Amino acid sequence: MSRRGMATRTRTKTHRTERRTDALSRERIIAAAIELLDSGGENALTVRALAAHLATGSGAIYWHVADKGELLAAATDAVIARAMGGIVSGAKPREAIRAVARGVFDAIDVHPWVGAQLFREPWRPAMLEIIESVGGRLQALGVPQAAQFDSASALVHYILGVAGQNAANARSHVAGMDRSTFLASVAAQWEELDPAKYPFVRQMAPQLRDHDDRAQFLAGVDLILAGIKTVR
Amino acid sequence: MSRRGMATRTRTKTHRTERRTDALSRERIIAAAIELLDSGGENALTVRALAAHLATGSGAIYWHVADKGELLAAATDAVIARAMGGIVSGAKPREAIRAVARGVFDAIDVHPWVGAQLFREPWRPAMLEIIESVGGRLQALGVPQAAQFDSASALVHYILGVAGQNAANARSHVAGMDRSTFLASVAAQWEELDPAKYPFVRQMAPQLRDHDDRAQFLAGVDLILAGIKTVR
DNA sequence: GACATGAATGGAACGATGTTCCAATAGAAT
DNA sequence: ATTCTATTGGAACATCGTTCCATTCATGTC
Repeated sequence: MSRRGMATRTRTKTHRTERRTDALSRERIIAAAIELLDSGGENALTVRALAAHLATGSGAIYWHVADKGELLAAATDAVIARAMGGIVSGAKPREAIRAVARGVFDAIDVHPWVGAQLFREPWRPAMLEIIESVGGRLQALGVPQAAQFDSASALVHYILGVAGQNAANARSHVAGMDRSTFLASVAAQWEELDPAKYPFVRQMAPQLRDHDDRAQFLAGVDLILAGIKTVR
Repeated sequence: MSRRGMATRTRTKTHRTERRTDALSRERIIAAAIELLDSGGENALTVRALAAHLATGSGAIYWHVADKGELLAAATDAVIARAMGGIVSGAKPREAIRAVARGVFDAIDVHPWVGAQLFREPWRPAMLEIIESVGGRLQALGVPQAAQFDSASALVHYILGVAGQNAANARSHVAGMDRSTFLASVAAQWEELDPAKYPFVRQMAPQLRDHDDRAQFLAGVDLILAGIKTVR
């Protein structure tokens, strides 16, 4: 736990949020962490780099934040909350669910490290936000009580799986390649597989080469929604 | 790359596979790594612990293996290949797909670190095995060409998502709690959420507390298969 | 059997990381 | 002005993955 977390939060009447303009704060630290993660990928976030970016020392950071894990979790929660907040909820439930899925996908597209973190620590505010956004609309869709839990679970786990895939792809991109050359190289590997052992994968190679991640992701959501409709 | 990988593999005529009974080998190293991972979780696999377990030094290990990443990937491939090999392929396609999914689930249940690794590095032999096993059966199911890629993608990403969830849960278990007390604590948190903001999650809390992971996983597979059937 | 050669070994050493510790400072309260 | 506490910055520690290298082992050659 951060030392600040243990200290009393109560202040005397003259409570001012900022002591000076350049004061360190949990919020500034999280914002700086997001900057580092966005620009340099997952292992660009080191305590030393963070301290340098904020012109301070590691000790000061650990006063506001318990450890690196909490920092990553907080950064992820912030990104997901922002993404979920932007969803317009007026539409029909089916469209709303697609909008939520699209929102998560796009957020992870911009911040790939979020995908890895969602995966590493589910059972966190960020995931709660997603479950609620999806599940609430399932109820509105008229999915019977008994099927709601499994249906929401299927959708959320699917979203989680795609999240992981995207994060992994982004790691490959950091290593130099851009998306299309990377996919082309994987497709090339697929095409050189033994036709006797991997007939299906070989057939999929050309489609892998020039498919649209986002469209395929949404196609999967539609597939699951179609499945859910059958038990309705 | 491991130094051994660079050295010539060719031997003179009298090629003996083993120089002495206690000789180190890539296979023995991978087996030892699996042991460490199974008994102590993901961060029990350190090069030092591995060296101690094998009664050797780190340098000897790096002669056979390029780096820790390759070691983890190889260990994962070994576990998944074993799991996929055990699938009886005689049954009807639908049952076969369920069997494959069940196989992956059970393998990750026994070796939770596999879930994390599958997630960290898709596009690897282990994932190929899964894609082929699932996709091949989709063709046998009669899914039209145009829908095969998206259908396989949906199933595999769903499996991947559950894999991640299981790995995350296992990490919590290493931290002391067993499954039921862990789920109970999460459910308790869910029940204390603001009913105005999280009505759905709150309602799901009791079902979370005593649901069966494996059954829910298979329910999700059935849901997706039902969705796939609608486009057939 | 002695020698030469290259494969294989084991452990010391390096650089980077997360975290802790603590002397020094800044701000608020009296 | 003084005291007290919150906060800071950076040195120090433990641990990790990896590299380096002197040494040992097994084998083919004479």
